[in-house]
Amino acid sequence: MERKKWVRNCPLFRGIPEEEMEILLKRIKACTRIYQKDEILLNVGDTVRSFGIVASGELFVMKEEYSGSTAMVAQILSGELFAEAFAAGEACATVTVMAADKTEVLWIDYRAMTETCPDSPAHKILMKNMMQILARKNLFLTGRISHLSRRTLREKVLSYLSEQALKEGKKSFEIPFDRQGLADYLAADRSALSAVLGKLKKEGVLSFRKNQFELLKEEEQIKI
Amino acid sequence: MERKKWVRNCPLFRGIPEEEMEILLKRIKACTRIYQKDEILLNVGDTVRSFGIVASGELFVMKEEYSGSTAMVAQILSGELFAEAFAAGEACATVTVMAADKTEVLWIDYRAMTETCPDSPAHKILMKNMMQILARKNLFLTGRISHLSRRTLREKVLSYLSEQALKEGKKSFEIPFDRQGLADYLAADRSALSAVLGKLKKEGVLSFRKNQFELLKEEEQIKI
DNA sequence: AAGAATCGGTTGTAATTACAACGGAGGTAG
DNA sequence: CTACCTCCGTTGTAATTACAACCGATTCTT
Repeated sequence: MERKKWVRNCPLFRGIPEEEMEILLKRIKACTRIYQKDEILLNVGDTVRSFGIVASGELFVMKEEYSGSTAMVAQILSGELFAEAFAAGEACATVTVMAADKTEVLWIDYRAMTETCPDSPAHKILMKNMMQILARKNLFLTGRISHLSRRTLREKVLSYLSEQALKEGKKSFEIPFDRQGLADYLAADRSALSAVLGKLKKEGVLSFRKNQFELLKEEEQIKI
Repeated sequence: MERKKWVRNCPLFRGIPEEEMEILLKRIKACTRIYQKDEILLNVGDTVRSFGIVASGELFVMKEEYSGSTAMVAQILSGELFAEAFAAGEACATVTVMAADKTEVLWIDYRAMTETCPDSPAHKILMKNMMQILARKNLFLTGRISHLSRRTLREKVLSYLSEQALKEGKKSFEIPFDRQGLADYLAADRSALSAVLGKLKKEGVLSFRKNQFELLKEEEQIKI
């Protein structure tokens, strides 16, 4: 029962009693496989009939640009899902998934999960969890788009920071990015971001030290 | 049985036999309501326990910027869902939904749909359809982000057009936007977009007339 | 402690874009 | 036909940003 450790903090299985897990996993044709570092789990164009959950290790999700180069667009940590949107959307993969380390993956057959699985309370919870995961990813993506849609970097930054302040409920809050991470999230150059942050600080709109930010002028948020 | 008309092309009910609809709708506590033009269906901050489907008419989804102004971020047409991500994600509304015309809406109680509803083949199809809708929206949002993440407008445009060409499988294809719509989608100024398109045409990278585009130089897509 | 690496701010320059304003093409209504 | 409207390309200017390069501070390693 190595499983308990990571299953417990896997959002897909939240609320499902431990004793029902074994039979549930069998019914949805779950199977584990271990991948070595740099091994490819999924290729662009692949038909996706299963989605995966990282049990241990780490995955990279990479997108091949039409320039030929590949960019890392996400990393999947323990307990997180991947390829679930392709499986549920009945779409081919548009990304490549690669093992960042030696990684154990639990694969779940999507059709088995949605169609052939007999009814049970555990299964109902599973389906609801799956929808919640898809929905929350939706909300996250929509939020990011609302920032990316701003015309200037200054507006992107303020849009993001205002949302964070709102989410925290305080004017002082911590962000989960370093500068490069925030620049990537906002699709901007790191040094340009630094310049904008410095300007906002000099104007007295906000203050920050490392990842700790504070919005100072309420009116400035309004006057964009 | 006015219902048939729009239920038939509603993705949420696709594959469910007509004769099972009535009992299914009762089980998920579906109820219709008619809204007059400009009436508010959902406000920012509302707790969302139901999601809706437009039976007839049209809705506007609006986001209040922290500037105080409101921007239209989507319109919901007949057969389409709204607020499903908030309901499934168990989140409060971050947008306002307003009737653009006199609009009939079918509300579905999310908890009834996922928990209290007894099992049936129709219900299984419903759940799968719901997941497919959420997943496809996910893919759509991810695609848009991949365009918005480009640093220059030229790259955004080529990223978008390349994806469209790939999707169509041809180098000549039609896009579903007018210029202003494409500019909004790419979060850019319309005249700037026109300028970039003109430059690309002059360089021989692509040709276009109205919404009909053609990518000409394969290498140019690569050399970005 | 020395060296290496990472992170973040600064500078300068060239390129890009936002923005406002204008005008022409094409469609529509009167 | 004329007036009007929408859509789209063009122009000019000011502002913004990407990009490269550099440097100081901090952290980590050995």
